Parts: sequence; C-alpha cells; structure tokens
Amino acid sequence: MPDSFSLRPSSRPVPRGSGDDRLFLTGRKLREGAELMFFAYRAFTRDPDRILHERGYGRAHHRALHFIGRRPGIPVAGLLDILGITKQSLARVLRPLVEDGLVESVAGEADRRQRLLTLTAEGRTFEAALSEAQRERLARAFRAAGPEAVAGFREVMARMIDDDDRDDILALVYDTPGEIP
Amino acid sequence: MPDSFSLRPSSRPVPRGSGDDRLFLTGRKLREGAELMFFAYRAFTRDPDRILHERGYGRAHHRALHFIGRRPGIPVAGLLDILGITKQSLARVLRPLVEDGLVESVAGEADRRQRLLTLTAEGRTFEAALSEAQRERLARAFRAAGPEAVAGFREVMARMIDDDDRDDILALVYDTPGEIP
DNA sequence: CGTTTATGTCAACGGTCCTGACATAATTCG
DNA sequence: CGAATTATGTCAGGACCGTTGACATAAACG
Repeated sequence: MPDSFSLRPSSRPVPRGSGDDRLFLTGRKLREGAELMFFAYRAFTRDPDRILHERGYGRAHHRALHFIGRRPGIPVAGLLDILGITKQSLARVLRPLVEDGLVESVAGEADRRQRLLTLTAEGRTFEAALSEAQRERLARAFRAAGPEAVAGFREVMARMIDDDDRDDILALVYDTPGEIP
Repeated sequence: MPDSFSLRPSSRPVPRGSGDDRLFLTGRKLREGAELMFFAYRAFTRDPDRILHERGYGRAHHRALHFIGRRPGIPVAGLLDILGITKQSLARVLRPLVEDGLVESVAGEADRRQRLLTLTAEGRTFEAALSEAQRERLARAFRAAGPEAVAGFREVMARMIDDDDRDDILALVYDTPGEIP
C-alpha cells in the first residue's frame, strides 16, 4: 500500500506548559480544522478556476451553471435563494451566460413573470468540463481516504451549516436531481 | 438523544434509469461532496466575516492575522508563501493592519532586509475574537459529528490538497505553534 | 383597479485578487 | 570592493464579485 502513509494524527507532543491538556488539545484540533478548511477549499477551487479564467468567467459563473444544471427550470428567485446573493450580483453573472448561449431563460408557463433557467447543450458541456476537474480531485481524496472517512467528512460538513439552514440545504444536496421530466 | 437524527446517508432510491448504479452513485456522491464543500465553507466564513465587516476589514485581513499569530516573527515572504498571493495584494491588507496597530513589523536581526511580523496585544485580542466565532461553529460541528467523523473529515481535507503542496501544508497545520522562544 | 410579486437595470462603491514596472536597502558572491 | 541577487515596498491599472439604493415593467392577485 504505497499511498496510505499516516496523515499526522494530531495526538502529538504538547509544547511548553499549557495548563489544561484537554482544553489545549481541543483548541488545537479546532485550529487545525479551521486551517484545513482554508487550504482544502483553496485546492478545491483551483482546477475549475483555471478553466473559467481561460474563458473569461469567474467562480460565480461556475456556481450559477452548477445549480442551474442541478435544477433545470429553476426560476431566478430560486437560484438567488441557493446562492445567497443579490439579484444585481446574479444578473451580472447570468447576462453573459445567456448571451454566450450557455443558459436559456424562458418565461414560466404557469406564472409568466418568472424566468425559468436551463442549461443549453453547450452549457451542459461546459459545466461538465468544469465539474470534471473538481470531481477528479474529490474522487482521489475520497478514494485515498476511504468510505468511513468520507462518511465522517459528510457528517462534519453538514454540521457546519447553520441549524436554521441545514434542512433546506441538505434537501437540495441529497434530493433527486430533478431532471426535466 | 435529541441531536442525533440521521443526516441523510446518500444510499437512497435511484431516479430514472441511469444504467450503471455503481458509476451513478459515485458521480452522485462526488456532486454531493462538492456541494457540501460550497455550503459548509460559506457557513464557515460567515461569523468572522460579519465581525470583520463591522471594523472595515475583509476576509484577507483575517487570514493575515491568523497566520501571523500562528508564526510570530514570520517574514513577509513566509506569509506570502502560506497565503499564496502576490506581495501587492498582501501589502494592501498589511498596511492598514500595521497602521491600526494590530500588526508590528520590525526589521530582522540576522537579515535586516526582512520585515518580521508579529501581532500586537490589540492584534491578538482582535484575532482571538475573530477565531472564536469560527471555533465555536467548528466545535459544535465536531461535537455533534463525533471523533470518528472528525478523523474522517481531517483525512479527506488533507487528501484534497495538491500532492505537491500537501507535506508543506500539513507541516504548517500540525507542527508546534512556534511561539516566540 | 390597486397592490404585490418576479424580474431587470442603472449607478456607485468596497474588497480581493492580478500583472507590470520601478525603487530601495541589505546581503552575497566573484 | 563592486556587481548581482534578495527582501520588501509602492504606483498604476485592471478584473471579478459582492454590496446598497433606486427605479421600471409586466404579470398575477385580491
């Protein structure tokens, strides 16, 4: 097993006198966790960021493409809810995507005030390319860490979300894809 | 046990015909993982962002304060390595922090070209306030998820980092704090 | 018919990153 | 010693992504 060296469990020699070991180790684990969040997230966004930049887009365009792909036909307000930004911010992201033919915006049938958003074929292709790099990184990490570690990862990430938002977000993350019927 | 409902394990009914279940579930787990990264990181930065905004700072100021606090006496180049940004970007973050008396910049003894950065008492106070909100969120998540989940979280996060960078980053994260001797 | 809702848009601003170019002081090396 | 390198700072300009405020339009609703 060449790829399974230990990733430094943090039970290690304690530095200079720090009074209560339990408290110290707790604070230490929390700091380590925070730093891991920072470094891992930076790595997580690296690959798609590069592809986006080549095409003149930014991270926000990826997020819009992703969640439109996840919920085809989603109205603008729904996307705003998910992304948690203002409509002015979304508009600046959405306009070039529509102009470039990656996203289609059609009036709703039931409520014709709504603009229902879907990816075009080209949009799906581009979104898939973006996600693929990210997915590969995630796949490598999941494979190397193993299923139990992944379960723990998912548990911790879910618990990080605000109590008030968790149910809604997990419903989005774990529900069926909602492809066009 | 009121706080231990299941956080939706993703073995659930598979939607419309998707050919290979193994592949489908794999892609699905990866998508879920990516979305969890997005939502968790957003939650993770929420509390310090609010405090920072009140004081006219941004997330980059928090990062600088954090890593200066972690490595007191770090030279500018060292901080640049950790943060992965350009010196121009760091300068704009560092200048107000020094002017506001949160960070002290003194010439190195051995090499007087270097500027060695440390937190002032006020800087330590402010950094502690910033981290506390984040630490509490992390502590809640870790406590709710349990030690095994936390171990998995750490493993996955470490594996997410580029192979080339992982050792250096983990050395930073897991090494002794390096307080001033 | 008047109000509310969904959306779009114009303007201005702040924060965070970037590249490129140039300056200064200190160290290092031939 | 003098030249090259290193550590840092700074000015100029630009891109992206988020914000608030204000206003407009069309459609739905009561």
